[in-house]
Amino acid sequence: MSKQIDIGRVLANLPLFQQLNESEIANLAAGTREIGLSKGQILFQKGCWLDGFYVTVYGQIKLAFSSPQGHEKVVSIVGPGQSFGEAVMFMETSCPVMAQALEDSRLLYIAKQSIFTAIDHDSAFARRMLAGLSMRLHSLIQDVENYSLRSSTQRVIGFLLQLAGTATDSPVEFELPANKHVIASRLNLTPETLSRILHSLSEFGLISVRGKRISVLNAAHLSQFDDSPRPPPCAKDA
Amino acid sequence: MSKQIDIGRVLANLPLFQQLNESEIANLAAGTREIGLSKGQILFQKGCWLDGFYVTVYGQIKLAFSSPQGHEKVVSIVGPGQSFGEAVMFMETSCPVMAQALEDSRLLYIAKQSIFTAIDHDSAFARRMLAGLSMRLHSLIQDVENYSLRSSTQRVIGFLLQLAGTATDSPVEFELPANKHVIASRLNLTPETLSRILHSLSEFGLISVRGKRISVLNAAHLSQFDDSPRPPPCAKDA
DNA sequence: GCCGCGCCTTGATTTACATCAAATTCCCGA
DNA sequence: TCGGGAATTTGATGTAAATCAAGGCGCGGC
Repeated sequence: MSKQIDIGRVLANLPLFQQLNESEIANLAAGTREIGLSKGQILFQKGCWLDGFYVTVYGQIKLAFSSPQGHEKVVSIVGPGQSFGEAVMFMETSCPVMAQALEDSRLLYIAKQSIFTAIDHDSAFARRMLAGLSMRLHSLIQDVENYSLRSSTQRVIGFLLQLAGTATDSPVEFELPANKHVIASRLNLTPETLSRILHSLSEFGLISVRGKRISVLNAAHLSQFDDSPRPPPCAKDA
Repeated sequence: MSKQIDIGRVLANLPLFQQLNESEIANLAAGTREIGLSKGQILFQKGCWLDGFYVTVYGQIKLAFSSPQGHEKVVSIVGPGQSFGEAVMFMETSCPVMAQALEDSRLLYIAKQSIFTAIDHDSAFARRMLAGLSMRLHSLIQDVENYSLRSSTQRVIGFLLQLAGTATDSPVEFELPANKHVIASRLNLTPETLSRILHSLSEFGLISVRGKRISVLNAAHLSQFDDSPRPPPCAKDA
């Protein structure tokens, strides 16, 4: 009735599984369930045990943790084609974050067992899995770097440039992937601060903002933009 | 002359390689070099390309990045038996951090090629490698959680409790694994702040500090310690 | 249309932590 | 043992960003 998904086809198109042969894909598909989530629905809570991992087919999932004081911090916003939960699956631990749908979404849940079989069967697959985790690790390190030695303005700029893609000259327009409140949390700042920063960047003529639509008017200048206290050009060394 | 290391023996004792058989270990050993570093020496810079990964035999290595403004942030302090650089090896990227010896150290450098061979040979090894990376990922997530939703005091407490181990009742004494300046950076705070926090915790009778030697006097209370602004116990709800 | 309700913005104020500037102590080598 | 430089502590001050507190504005429902 409702659009059925050809699990095998979807799997085969994921970067991770591209090079598996038909029977391997079939095996994987056998251990895979489809999951539909409506906006706001929680997929799992922090502390849950996972026996597999998830791939987003469409929609958007946020991964976040929350402090005892009830504050929430978004770790990651995962979109179509991206996966999450592998790391938890490979360790025998409970999940350090919770997962919630930001919009109506459809996921695949791939059982640990079939992944292990695939690893046993194909060491190239194991390597791809390793590379995948490594990339995840790398981007977390980036996050740590951003949080610890860049100002909020710099973090916002980095985020915008990432969304704008590699194009560097002409104005690029795009849409924020979520509510400003979620974006703000992802960048480790409050909605108020995000708002002020976007405002200030557009006053500088570097971007323009209309709701969720943002244009990067001058990527080069934007990436150069320096919000650090201006050490007055001192003429004494000469 | 100087104490020679039996590379094979050291490798065989690493958790990662425990279950490999003799010939596999021999293979690995063939692709392994020994590296000596004296205190302060830099192993590699941010941006270097690695063709393998490192295991610390003894000594201590710090992994850090530095901002354009010259500030440095320590990501990790790695001690004997621990490894680093795997993630970079599995991706084809340059290293996001620099590595420097905190004290005279001895490392093993294991070539990518022999690891790949081991993976091809033994899928259980691949799984262990995956689990290892997953744990690394997990602890980075912890870091992100700590940085983003815990106060500096809470971060210090967490760190102390980690060092103190699982023992929860009796006073535990231990030594800080590095200069306070390095510890501070690891915890994302300045040496001054760290000093003040340690001072304040010992005023509360929770720990005692003498140089690098720290006693956790009351782990239970310490883990409970709350530095948030005290909402005065309000008697209105009754 | 026009109401109602989140989302976002804007402004005033607070605060946790950094920064700057001296002591003081530690540690190590001569 | 003594000196000297680095590590650490301590105090005074500054500040980026959070928090608190109203508004405005967009949008879907009626």
